[in-house]
Amino acid sequence: MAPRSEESNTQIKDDRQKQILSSALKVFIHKGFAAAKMSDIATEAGISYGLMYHYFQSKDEIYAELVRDAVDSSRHVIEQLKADDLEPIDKMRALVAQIFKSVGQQQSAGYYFVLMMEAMTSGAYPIQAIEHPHGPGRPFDMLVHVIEQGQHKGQIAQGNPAELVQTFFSAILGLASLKVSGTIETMPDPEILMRIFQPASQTTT
Amino acid sequence: MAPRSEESNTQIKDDRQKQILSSALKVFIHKGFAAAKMSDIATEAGISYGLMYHYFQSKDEIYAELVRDAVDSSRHVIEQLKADDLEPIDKMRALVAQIFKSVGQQQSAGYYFVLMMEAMTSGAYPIQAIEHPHGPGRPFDMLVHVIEQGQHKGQIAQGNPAELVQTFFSAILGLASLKVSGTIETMPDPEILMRIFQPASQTTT
DNA sequence: GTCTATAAATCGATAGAC
DNA sequence: GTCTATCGATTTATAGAC
Repeated sequence: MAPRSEESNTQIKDDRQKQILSSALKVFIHKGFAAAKMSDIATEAGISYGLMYHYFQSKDEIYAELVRDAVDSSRHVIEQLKADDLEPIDKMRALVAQIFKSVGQQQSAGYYFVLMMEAMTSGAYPIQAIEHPHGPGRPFDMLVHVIEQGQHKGQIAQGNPAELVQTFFSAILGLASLKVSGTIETMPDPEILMRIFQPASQTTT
Repeated sequence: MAPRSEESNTQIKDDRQKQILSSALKVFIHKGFAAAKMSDIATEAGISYGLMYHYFQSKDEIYAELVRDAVDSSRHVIEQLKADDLEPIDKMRALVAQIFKSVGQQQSAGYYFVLMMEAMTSGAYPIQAIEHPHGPGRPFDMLVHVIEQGQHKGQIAQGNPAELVQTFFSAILGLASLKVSGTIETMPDPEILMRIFQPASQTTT
């Protein structure tokens, strides 16, 4: 039998895993963890039911893997942002633009965002293995720092920075959910969201 | 046997139904429809498993009933608001205050809000029987009208009113979810959210 | 009306052929 | 590596005693 040297078995295996993860992400986002059936994921991926278990041990494992990827992705985006040479307020603006774009175009980064927030807020999910949303390297806290810098420079409204980030994230999460579910067709003008950072008076007196 | 005339059977039945619905609301909000077990609801209500089916035919029926109540409640709140003698921007302010309060105090009105939005955005729920989020008497569209009035009076920023309502609702939904899940302990300053409506310049030139 | 016990259905996970 | 068929556990829903 001729061995297919062009595409090794490990390569096939890697591709399948990514394919399954990608399909699972969509299904989890649309139905939630509990309602998502393994058969749904298999159908979405275009493979048989049993093959799922050749690549993953359980539904929980797939979910955990996705949440881990989502947290990593979010952290990466924000670290990139912190390194960029931009004013704090423009970093937030860039973040909104990036998220809105990926959500609007139905890219995985957009799904990741929804998944991560859902994993945080739902009590029904198995996230034992996942690091929790507090500590030094967490996306949430990293943004608080950017907000504080913006406040210090007078670009961002005063007040509890954590509350600002909460409101900011909440709005994005809600909008992303509406978009993913098809309730809205397009994401709104990002500047609407940016107004939550707006200081009381535009002119610096 | 002495009949208990003071509390008729229909009264008992009505109380039990409300008790079950109230418990189901909490469980659905915390776990989602699919993950919520009938046994969870029964335990929360302090009754036996089997008794659930004496008052409701199925889990779907309970959920549908709750979503119907939630939509009615929301519509009622907004209708009340429209009737109030307030400036449009203050109507929105009053709405935020009311929702934040009920969510913060874990009242059913707060849960209703989360449930209604979740029912809209999740593809995994049985809402065939439920009227959908478009049409004349829908909470969403009723708010668009208030926004338009505020824009006409210069109290609210220009732009697509529907987008404003979407962003507004999204933020509230996200915040309510965070609160209900225990991720945040208190709701943020409502004025952060109100800045979404803020026109570009405060002074009317 | 309320409960316990049981049936029926669903779904995650496994076994084994190709 | 991939599939189909089956097991086993969980959960919805029903039956029947009190």
